[in-house]
Amino acid sequence: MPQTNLQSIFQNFIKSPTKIFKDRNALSVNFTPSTIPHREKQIETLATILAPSLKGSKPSNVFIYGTTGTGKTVVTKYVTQELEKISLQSLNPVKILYVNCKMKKVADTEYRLIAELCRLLGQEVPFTGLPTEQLYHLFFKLIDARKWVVIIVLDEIDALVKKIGDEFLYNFTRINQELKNAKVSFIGITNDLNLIQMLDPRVKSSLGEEEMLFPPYNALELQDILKQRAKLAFYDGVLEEDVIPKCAALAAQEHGDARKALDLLRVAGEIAERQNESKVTSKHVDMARKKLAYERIVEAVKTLPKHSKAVFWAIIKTIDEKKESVQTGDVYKFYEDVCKNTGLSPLTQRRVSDLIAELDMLGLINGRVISKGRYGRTREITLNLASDVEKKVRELLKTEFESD
DNA sequence: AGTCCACAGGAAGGGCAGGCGA
DNA sequence: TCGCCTGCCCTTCCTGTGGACT
Repeated sequence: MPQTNLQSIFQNFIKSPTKIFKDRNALSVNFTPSTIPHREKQIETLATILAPSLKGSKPSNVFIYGTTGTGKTVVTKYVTQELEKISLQSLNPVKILYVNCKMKKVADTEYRLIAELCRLLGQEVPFTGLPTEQLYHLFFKLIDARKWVVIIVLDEIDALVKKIGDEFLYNFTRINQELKNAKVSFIGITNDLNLIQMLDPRVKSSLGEEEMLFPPYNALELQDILKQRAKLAFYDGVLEEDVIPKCAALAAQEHGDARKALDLLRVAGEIAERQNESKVTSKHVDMARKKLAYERIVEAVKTLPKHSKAVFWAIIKTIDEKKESVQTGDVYKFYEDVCKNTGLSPLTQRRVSDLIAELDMLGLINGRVISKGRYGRTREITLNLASDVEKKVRELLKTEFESD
């Protein structure tokens, strides 16, 4: 009986004496804590670099490096927010413009980036239609409308540079020559340590006036971070002793990623809550780890464009047939069949080759370019899915491509 | 030593949708 | 309405290439 089921679910929830979360928000990515453990040095350095803005002069541009989850964003947000606050009391206003360049449809092209910056300055701009040059003029005008220091934070700038090249950065470097009143500085944040080698030397020297490196956290440091957040997020005594060390250890294995550690802790808590248990145990952490991996992949597959799904399905079926690794040509043949059966008009092999490379980037498959001598050079493709995930993915794709 | 396979992957450009001002 | 601009997806054409085979 579904009705009684529902009732019992709700009643159990109300009756349940267990309370796990005090403030779930404290474990979220967007939460900016009041103190940031093990980043005191970086905070101080960044603050020292940016401080001249409070006297109305232009601070040096900064490049911040570090792998994901090493606190780059959180430190930058923290320091710039404080700076902006303090500047309200001084005679020299400071404006912070924060943009995440990886955000799809917001700042993943030059046009969209400038448009987003204009929007942050309070001017709505059409999504498309204007010439980019005109947009630059508008942007310059908005910035120059006041006598102030504007600090533009470009987070995940590597994503944008890889996509559209570094020419826009060159345009940015010359911005101060166009301005009469305002002064502009840049903070570039990147996950890619090699980014600077990819840049035009002119851009390199002017944007990289200061460089900061954020090293990965070790397990002990991650524990401190988790403890601090757990205090805010959970009720006292809810976490079993080994939960935080376990989350920290797992995340430390993955390049000291604090974001991952926080995710693990949050999901472990949610699982315990759902199971109506009064304590979060290491068992829940294990479940959380599986759940996160599972969700990431299944979500990635679900949101794949139609043709990418067809290619992925073709890869799976071709591997089934061959019982080994397969190459691009085999997959393409099968892909054409899939298209024929579903009424899709097939893309060219060139395009499919790119789609396969994208699936590789998403971690759904392993693609390795190998040479088979006489028999050509190709990409050797194998699947890269845990068994439970693979089962679910097969189900999803089967209903889509083998409806009969 | 030279050939040649089966692609990888770069470059350029076409076509489209969304949006602008005139 | 038109001409123009944009990003995006895709095709066409092309050059490059590691190593088994001759």
